[in-house]
Amino acid sequence: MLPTLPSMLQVLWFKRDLRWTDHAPLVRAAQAGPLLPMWIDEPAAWAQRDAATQHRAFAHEGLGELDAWFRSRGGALWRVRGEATTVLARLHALYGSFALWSHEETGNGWSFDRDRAVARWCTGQGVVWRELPCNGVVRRLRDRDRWSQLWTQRMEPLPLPAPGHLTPLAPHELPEAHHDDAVPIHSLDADKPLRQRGGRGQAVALLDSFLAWRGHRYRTEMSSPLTAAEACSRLSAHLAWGTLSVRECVHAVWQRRSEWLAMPADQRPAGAMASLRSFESRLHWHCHFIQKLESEPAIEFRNVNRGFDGLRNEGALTADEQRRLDAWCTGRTGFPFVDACMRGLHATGWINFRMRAMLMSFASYQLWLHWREPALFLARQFLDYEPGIHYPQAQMQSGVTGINTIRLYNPVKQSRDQDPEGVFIRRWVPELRGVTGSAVHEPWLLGSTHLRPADYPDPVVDLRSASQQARVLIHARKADIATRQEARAVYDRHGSRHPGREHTARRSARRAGAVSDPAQISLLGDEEEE
DNA sequence: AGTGCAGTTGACTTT
DNA sequence: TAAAGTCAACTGCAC
Repeated sequence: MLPTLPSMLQVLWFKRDLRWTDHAPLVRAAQAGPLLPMWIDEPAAWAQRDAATQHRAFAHEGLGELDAWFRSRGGALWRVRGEATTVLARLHALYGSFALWSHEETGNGWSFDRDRAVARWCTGQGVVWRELPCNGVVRRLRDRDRWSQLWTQRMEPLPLPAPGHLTPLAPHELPEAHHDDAVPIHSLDADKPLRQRGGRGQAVALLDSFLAWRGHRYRTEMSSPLTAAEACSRLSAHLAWGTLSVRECVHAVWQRRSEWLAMPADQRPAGAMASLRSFESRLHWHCHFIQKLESEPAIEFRNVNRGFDGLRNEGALTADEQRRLDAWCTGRTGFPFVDACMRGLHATGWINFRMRAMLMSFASYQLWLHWREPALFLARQFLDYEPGIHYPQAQMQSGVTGINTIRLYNPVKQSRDQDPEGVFIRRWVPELRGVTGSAVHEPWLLGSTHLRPADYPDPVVDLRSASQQARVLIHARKADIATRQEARAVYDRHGSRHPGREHTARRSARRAGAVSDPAQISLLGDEEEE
């Protein structure tokens, strides 16, 4: 380890943490010496299958405000296009050795590899790279039992204020950025005009309005897409890009709670306290899920529970699977509520949690598709795509974790429950605007009468038989795994005690998802209520 | 007034 | 963050 000299250049690498408050690397780097704040626009990152134009556009709005903040302090954010180690090598050639600062990032497989390449480069050049925690996620976590405690410990300290003093390089002292602009960004998709805007200002305004009034009925209004768009915090994309930190949210919630507790109970808006509690628990889960991917990056690519391997086709899609996937992706499954949710998502980049679960469940069960392709499609549609939440959720909603109960949604029941009048359906599925009454939930019931819109597709699958078939198959596999697990447990109790062999048996049992200890079930389980 | 009965509700189990 | 089935208790009502 090299000592950090007071005069050494401090390179601050902004990743998905586009803010200047509660930013430990910024504070530490600013204390240590002259600062070069940097954003690397990496073409390879945007070429990944989970990346979308809307993500980059949202990030750039945040970067604009970040740049303005540095400019108000005499500096500027250095934005450069290129490959990370190439960019760092250029800085090294220009400035000599430097210190590198960033937050820890729980990203996708690509960013994980990129970070390892950067770490290797740093080691080779004698550059010290300090990565600091950015939320409740614990790197190299050994003992999951204590995680909840660690989360609280991370959240308790007050959010860090922006550094009072910093000496950023002046804009004219920054390296030319245009050299690497030769590397183009290829994108096939379009930005979404109706998506949320990025930037710290937006994030703070959303947090304020959510706690001031929008979120009072969060608890009861989060389930329906009609009410959720306003009653939910809408902070997820900002948390994903770090224009707001989880800790800032948690402290704002605690602050709000203490204000309400100081008030007579009958003066508090109905449901507001329950909503606040519910929201706080979600901030907890936010990190809880990201922790899963941090601890097991392979969750992005394969079943957490290998016992479910081969249940659905993992190879090239058959023609019929492709037809079902296309219908789902384009919002033309013939199930009005599914299609309305998908089309609304296309347009806005957001849909409430329950409807996300329904969309994923529909693809996985009724359409019997492996989760990987649908998950990648949704990753591009969700403005708030966060790998650490996305893949564990996709797997849970597909029933391949083995530790969660199967949640097989009935899209017609959801439609009747969450959109009884068909308002949301008619908003996003114009073909059905002329359909009156409850037929809007099941237009196929209109038969071939003139009341049935000709331009709306027939259902891609028969709901009853597809659901039934999925239910049988998933439970058969669960039972099969349980049987093999039981056999494994018997073997562990009564089988050979030959040293080494038992160890192997336990390891493979764990790989198959064997969970025989009830304490472990509650530890790993995610029966997240409320 | 008590009885029989169809329909409803809620707790619980199964898939 | 499920849905469907089972069963017993309950309800309203006719007689």
